[in-house]
Amino acid sequence: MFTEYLNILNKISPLSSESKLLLLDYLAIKKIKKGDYILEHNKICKHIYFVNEGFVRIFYYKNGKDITEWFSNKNQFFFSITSYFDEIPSNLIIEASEDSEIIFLSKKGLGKLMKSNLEIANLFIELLSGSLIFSQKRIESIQFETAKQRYFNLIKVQPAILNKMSLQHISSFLGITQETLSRIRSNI
Amino acid sequence: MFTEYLNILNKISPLSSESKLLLLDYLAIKKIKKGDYILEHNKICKHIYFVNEGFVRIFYYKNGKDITEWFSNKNQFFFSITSYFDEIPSNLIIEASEDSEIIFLSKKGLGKLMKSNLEIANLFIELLSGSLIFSQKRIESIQFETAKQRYFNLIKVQPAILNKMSLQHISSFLGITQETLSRIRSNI
DNA sequence: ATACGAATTTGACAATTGTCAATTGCTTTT
DNA sequence: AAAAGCAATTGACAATTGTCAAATTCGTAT
Repeated sequence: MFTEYLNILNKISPLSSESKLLLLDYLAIKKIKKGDYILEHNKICKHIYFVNEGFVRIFYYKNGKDITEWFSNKNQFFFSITSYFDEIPSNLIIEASEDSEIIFLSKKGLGKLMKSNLEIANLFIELLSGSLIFSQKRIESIQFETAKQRYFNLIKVQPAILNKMSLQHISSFLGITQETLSRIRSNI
Repeated sequence: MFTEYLNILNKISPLSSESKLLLLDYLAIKKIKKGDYILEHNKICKHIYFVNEGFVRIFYYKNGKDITEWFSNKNQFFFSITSYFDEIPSNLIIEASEDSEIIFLSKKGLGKLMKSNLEIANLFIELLSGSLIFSQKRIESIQFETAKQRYFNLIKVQPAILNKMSLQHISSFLGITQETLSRIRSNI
């Protein structure tokens, strides 16, 4: 059930069968229906999530408006960074944009294992450095690129997103209004 | 010479004397004169830096303009995330804004030690998660707050910065022109 | 103290993007 | 097929911020 997942972890940082066995205790898999939440508003994020199947949208409310922060495809990890580490209520909401299957890796378990198991500590280091690079590239993209450039980059890198997300979600993700995005589109 | 630094590391994640001894081999301390660079443009970032004394500015050039990305005070860590992990030329430049004393922790050494030493692996996890939280808060600050709010927050949290950084550096850090910042200031 | 240069402020105008409202287009339901 | 409802587009106008130029202030060296 978790073999494929453990193989993916193993590729990120090598794990012995013993380490894999230890991790198994702290894994869970859940089917989430389209529109249902994986992480609700103001709940504390106690897992690192993984999209085994489906598509997930991460968003927040700003002045009552739904702003898309990010989305995750099959085989991607995601979690609410500030809620997870600081153990504070999450201002991010995570929902399944389509029927999905999500693997939950518990913070408690991971925290315990990494104190005693070198392989798992190094796995966590790889996961964290991956997130950190990702986070940094996000900042650079916001700072270096205009909304127009980011839109063209999005349709180049993840064209599938265009069919899965509405104009409103794409524009809020890009940090512009839907009218402006509509005008960018018509000016091609 | 490095005892204070090692104590700070120890507070972040506990280290035995043996682990401290191992780390010592990979530490260096350098005095950097005001205006000199700690990391030059297009060089690969091979260290995690620490401000033992002084004040450091991190910036990049965009369309020929000097944009301040961040600054680090005494007892803060800093490095170029994408250059460090991906081992690519850094688009960030790091300079000493005043005469400074910087501690260099080598990537090579840290990478080697964390593969065999659980305490050092856990120290690195703490450093990374700290950076990740920081990076994430930066994104949230850019997304949730206006330039005006970020300015007021800056003078509240780090009032010393105002004396150390010019209007140009502060405004580029906030993502606005210096004229706009000047007008924000005069409207108080 | 004075003069010089750099940093900051101010003004006038232009460009970009947002807001609000109306319209069009598409999909679903009866 | 018609109607209803939602998403996307378009238009007119307002607000914000940027650009360029000039004026002023500030700090430093002579």
